[in-house]
Amino acid sequence: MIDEGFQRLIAGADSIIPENELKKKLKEGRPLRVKLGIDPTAPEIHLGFVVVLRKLRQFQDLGHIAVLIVGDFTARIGDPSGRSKTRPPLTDKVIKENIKGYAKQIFKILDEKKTELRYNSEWLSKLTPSDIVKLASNITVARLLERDDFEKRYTQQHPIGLHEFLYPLFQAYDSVSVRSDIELGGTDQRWNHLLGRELQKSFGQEPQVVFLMPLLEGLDGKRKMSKSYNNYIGIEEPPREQFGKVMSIPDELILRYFHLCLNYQGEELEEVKQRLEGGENPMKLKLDLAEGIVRLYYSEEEAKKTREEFIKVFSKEETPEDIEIFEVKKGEEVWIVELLDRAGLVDSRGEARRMIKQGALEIDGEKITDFTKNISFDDEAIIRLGKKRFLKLVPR
RNA sequence: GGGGAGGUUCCCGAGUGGCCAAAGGGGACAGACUGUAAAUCUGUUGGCAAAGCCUUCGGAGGUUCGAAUCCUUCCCUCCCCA
Repeated sequence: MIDEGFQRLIAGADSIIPENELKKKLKEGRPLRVKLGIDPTAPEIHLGFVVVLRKLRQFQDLGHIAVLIVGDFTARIGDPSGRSKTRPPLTDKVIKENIKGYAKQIFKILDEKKTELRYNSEWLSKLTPSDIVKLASNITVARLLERDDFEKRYTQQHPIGLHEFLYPLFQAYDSVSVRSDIELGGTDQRWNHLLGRELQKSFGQEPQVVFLMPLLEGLDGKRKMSKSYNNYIGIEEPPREQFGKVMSIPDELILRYFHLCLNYQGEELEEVKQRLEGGENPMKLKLDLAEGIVRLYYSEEEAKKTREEFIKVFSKEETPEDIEIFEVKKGEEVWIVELLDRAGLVDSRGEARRMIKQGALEIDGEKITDFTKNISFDDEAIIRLGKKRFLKLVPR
């Protein structure tokens, strides 16, 4: 392993514990088993998770094996990491459904041939009570309570289920079961992964190297990107959505997104930085960023098209091209609130009223603020509700 | 096992008989300003063809003209003692 390659491999990592062990393992020249736990709680992969997946792919390209562990058993517990409350456990059925869509998305990034897909129920459900007791003796309550998340909950007198204490233990046992050489994950997994090392040692195995990638902040710019915070950009979302979401990230995140989502390094990244510091409108950079991201998950053409359309719709306030169509009866009088509701633009009629009152509704560019109004249509019309919601009415 | 404190709307949290669809904050949404950024200001934030009606304060009963608020019972959480 030459040094340059090593640098590339560790690029972007938040921490590698310990780095010299990683070097040593790489020198052995054998395919390493790189473990990544996936949590089947959300059926959608987002850019934050992709950061880790892409690193894993890098390992694969060097001939190593990705060991993906579906936490079907542990999902019944719910990972307490970073949580302030107990996670609702998932049912088997939901887990299975989630995994199906998951695999499809994952192999857009990973090399399926160099991937070993395992379910941790395979070994965890075989543990006997005495096995579990033995496992549990490897960790003390004091150490568990050292964890930020548990500590916080404990001092704030929030409940912690005993099963939640078991979670990190089981995850660590996964490492033992698959004999992992390296465990990859986000920085919030540090504690869990380190426990994996200890457990492997006590099972007489060579401990895994803990390889942590930074957590990508979500659209709110504060919390990590996560389905449950609803601040994510999904890799399967339509281009327009992806583009729009990228445009709405806080400016402070621009560099980070270039780095973590588009893999900009060194000079490339420096150039973006220069542009920002040189007083260029950050919006321009975000346009490039958004285009880059759409290009990555769709195509060059799609990305260009989406960019042009974005500028057209939001900068020049023109109507987007292919908007969803809703059919109405020609000439029939409809109460405007009912129309919005039937068209599915709002969650309730109350919401429709509110938005109309607040001036969020435009029909063919004309603002409508009277929510008692009835209207009828003889020709096609464009409805715009708020900034993002569009609908084309087609009278039949 | 004993003693104490709690469970309120998306979240936190006030509310101890009518003025409560429930203060305040957060979040979210909308409007102004902009660059679908931030900051700021304004408004909205259970449902309904709405000055009215219906559903909501852990669950089920009850008292009352009237209950988030009182009583009974059940479930859940936290703390202290054993």
